[in-house]
This record gives sequence, C-alpha cells and structure tokens, in this order.
Amino acid sequence: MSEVAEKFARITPVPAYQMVAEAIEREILSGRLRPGDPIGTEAQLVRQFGVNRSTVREGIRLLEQSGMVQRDSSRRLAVGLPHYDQLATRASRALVLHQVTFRELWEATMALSLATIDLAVDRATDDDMRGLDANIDATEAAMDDPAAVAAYDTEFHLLLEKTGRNRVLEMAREPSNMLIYPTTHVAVQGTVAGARRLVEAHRMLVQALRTRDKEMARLWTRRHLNDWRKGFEKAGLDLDQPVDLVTASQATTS
Amino acid sequence: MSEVAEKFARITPVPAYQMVAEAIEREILSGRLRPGDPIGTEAQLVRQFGVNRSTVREGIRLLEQSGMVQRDSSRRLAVGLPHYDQLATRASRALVLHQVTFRELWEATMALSLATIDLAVDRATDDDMRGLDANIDATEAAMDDPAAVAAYDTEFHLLLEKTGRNRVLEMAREPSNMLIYPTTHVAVQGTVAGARRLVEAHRMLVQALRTRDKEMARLWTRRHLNDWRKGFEKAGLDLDQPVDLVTASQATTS
DNA sequence: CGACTATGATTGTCGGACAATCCGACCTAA
DNA sequence: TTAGGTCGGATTGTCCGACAATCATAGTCG
Repeated sequence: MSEVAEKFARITPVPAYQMVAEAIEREILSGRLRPGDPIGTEAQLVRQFGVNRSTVREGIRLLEQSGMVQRDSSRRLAVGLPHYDQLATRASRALVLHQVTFRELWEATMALSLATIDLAVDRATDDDMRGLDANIDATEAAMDDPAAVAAYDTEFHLLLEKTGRNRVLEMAREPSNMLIYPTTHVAVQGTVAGARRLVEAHRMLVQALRTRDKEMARLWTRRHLNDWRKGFEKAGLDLDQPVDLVTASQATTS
Repeated sequence: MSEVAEKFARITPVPAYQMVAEAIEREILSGRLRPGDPIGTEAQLVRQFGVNRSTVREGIRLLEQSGMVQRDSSRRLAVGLPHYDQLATRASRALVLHQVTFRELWEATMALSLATIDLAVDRATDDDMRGLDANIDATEAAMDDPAAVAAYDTEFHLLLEKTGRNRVLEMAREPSNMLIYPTTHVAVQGTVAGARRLVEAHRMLVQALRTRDKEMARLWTRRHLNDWRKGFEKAGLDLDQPVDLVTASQATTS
C-alpha cells in the first residue's frame, strides 16, 4: 500500500467555452430544446451565460460539427437533428486513421448486410421494391462508368437499409458504408463483367424480397460480397492492407 | 419543364474558421500529420493561415470534439487518434434524439452480437478467456447490485468484441452499446434471478469459446438477448417506446 | 546531482470594433 | 393590389489589442 488510501477526484478545470457547449447540449438532450428550435443570438447567449462573445462562439463551434446545432438560411443558430452521415463521416475517418484492413471491413459488412437483408425481406413494401428496381435500371444504363456504378451500388444498399426499417442498424452501418464506396470503385473498374455480376446480384436480391425468400436473399448477399472481395483482390490489392490509401483520393475530394 | 435547364451551383461562402479546420483536417487525413504530432501554437497557426487568433481558435474547436486534435498535458495542441467511444457518444445521443425504439435496438444488437460471437469463437486466445472469466467472477460477486451487474455485463460484451478482433464491427456496435447499459440496468434490477441467468449465459458463452462451438455460442447469445428483452418487458416498459426516457437519467450524468 | 526559482511562452478570456449580410418594414409604381 | 425597390436595424464573421493564469524551460542554489 504505497498509495494513499483516500483518493481525491482529479481536479480538471473546465474551460468556459466547454461549459457553454455542455449547457446547450444538456438543454437539447433533456428535450427542453427540440430540433428546429432557435438557440438565440450570440448576444443573447452572452447575456445568459455572462461570458464574452468569443467564448460563446467557441462553445458553439464545439456543437456545430456534430450537428447538434445548425445554421439555418441566414446563419442563425438552431437546434439540429444530427443526421447519420454527419457523424459517420467522422467515424469513417477514424477508421482510416486507425488503419483498419479491408478484411475487417469485409467481415463486418458481411455480417451487417446479412442482418439488413433479413429485416428487409420481412418488411419490404411495394414502394421499396419500386425504388430498388429504379436504381437497378439506372445502374444498368451506366454500366461502363465505374464511378457511377459504385455510386449506384452504394445507393442500392442504402435503399436496402431503409427497407429494413431499423435505424440503429442503419447508423451502425454508415461508417463502414462510406469506406465501401471507394473500394467498390476500384473493384469494378477493371472489367465490365464485374459490373454485370453486380447488377445481376441486385436483381436477384430484389426478387428474393418479392418472394420473401430469406434463404435466397442471404445466398445472393454472400455472393455479392464475395464478388466484391474478389474484385478487390483482382485489382492487385492486399486484404490485410489498411483501407487508407485506397480511400485517400476519394476522402480528400469530398 | 417549368424548371430552368441550366442549374447553377449553390453559392456557399465558406467562413474562414471552417477553412482553417478543413486545412488542418486535410493534413491529418493525408498522413502528413500523424497522431501525436504537435499541431503548433495558436500564434504559429495565425501566421501560417494569415487570420486572426479568434478565427484560428474557432477552427480548432471544430476539430476538437471529434477527437482529431487533442490537448496534451499542458493544453498544447496535438493530432489525436479519435477513439471509438468519443464518436460513439455523439452517435448514441443522435439515436436518442431520433427516438429509436427499444425494438430497433434489440434487433440490431442481436445481429451484431451474433456476428461478434462468430468471430470470437474463431479467434479467442487463452488470454481472452482469462479476461472473460475474471469478469464473470466479478459479476458474481456483485450480484445484488443492479448497477454493478449492468456495468460488468457491458464490460463482458466489450471484451467479447475485442476477442473478435474486428475494429469495424467494434465501432459499429459502440453507439448501440452505450444505449444498452442503462436498459440492462433496468432489466436486471427487478429480480436477482435475472442477474443469475445473466451470469449463467456468460459462463456458457465462454465455454462455447473454449470448445470452439459456434452453434452453442449462437444459441446462448440468443438466449442471453432474449432474457434481456424479457427483463425489459417485465419492467413494464414498451418495446416500441423510444429509449429516450430510460437513458435520460444516465446520459446526463456521464 | 537534485530541488527550487525566474523568465518567457502559451492558453483562456475579455472588451471593443467594423464590414458584410440578412430581415423586415416601408415606399413606389404599374 | 401587388411586384419590386429602398432603407435601417440586427446579426454574424473577422479583426485588434490586452491581461491573468498556467506551463515549460533554463538557470541557480544548496
């Protein structure tokens, strides 16, 4: 027992700008401020918190990026409903910085896609399937443009998620989704055959939804993702290499 | 065609503080700045960007919250490696604001847990299992304290994730994980029997890891999560009610 | 050689200022 | 009456200068 028995809580002086951010955040989380409500002008916040405007502004910036507050048409502050992709952008960048491998991405996508398709089979409406069909048609029309195919593929799986009607799962997938697009781009750009198989898989998936055939849906999901991996390998890329480099070009342009 | 054929791109003037944030972010994502590297003092940034210090500070605040820049011991700025739970906090709060239901949470958790346990069965090392055993023993010792049980349960599943060795999946789970803890709290606080079943399930899961028995692992995962749901229902809560209220008390204290 | 101190650098906060922009009210003309 | 134009006040984005508190570091002293 070389340590002192009684431990004092660490003293961590919290800067004023953080307290401002936390105070506003508390109001939002508690429900007293609802999405869309105006936060008030900076001058009002200055009066309420009793701090300088610079401090208020720094506090607001903290909340701005996570989407808890937004600026409406005229830069006025309002409570925002943070949308998935806003947060997912940060998350996927974190994944890149952590240098996750394509293998990890593939494994996770497989599991998440199977879960999604299960839900989608149960819950698909006619409307959903019309949307999916339209997407497939569009994909087919742009078959020779790898970037367009990758974009439509992303949209297809996004529609599939919506069909599943589970927002927790949706949000769980978003970070990895953002990494999938660039790798799909690479995977289908070699051959048109890859794009053709992609469209076929999409068609079979929708058919499985129509017939509510869960087994078929799972089968084609697996095939689809195996194709994706093979395309990646065929492009000469290593499964255990960080997704870093591949996404770098895309990440900076968006 | 009442619309004009030619559409102009929207003009969105980007404030200087955002440009500062984006410039720094680009450097980090490109790899020129690596986690741990010092960013430089505010004065240096002022010189480099040619803007006022207030502007620089606002830009930094934008990056601070997502963990891309951190302040080390002495408040100096350094490139940070954003950790999962940092982003997950925002994400789980977003889920609450979106008023996701317990049913959605349960469905997603089921899918994600099954995926996790599959990987864990394949990859569990002796070290992993020792850690899990220790956690179970600790849980057993604190059986009459619902809060402690819920906390240990959370840790158990965290350890299970680490065992799976897939960081993409890990990050995908984090937001929902943060919502699970408070509901587990509620679910086991009624009866000691609930806690007992929880410990039993954990034991069987570890045994399944030992024998590399994937079917057994999946079976007990399902049972475990069904128990969790039943406990939630038994507490008189509605599956289709937003997780909002339940978590409110916890979310504000952390 | 280690503990202590002085000095400079850096951050957090403040007050004030100004241009650009936006909102709303008011006004004018067909 | 209504479409369009004008004007003043309010608000944001940015800048400047300043100061106390704190930290890092080098230098000093025991």
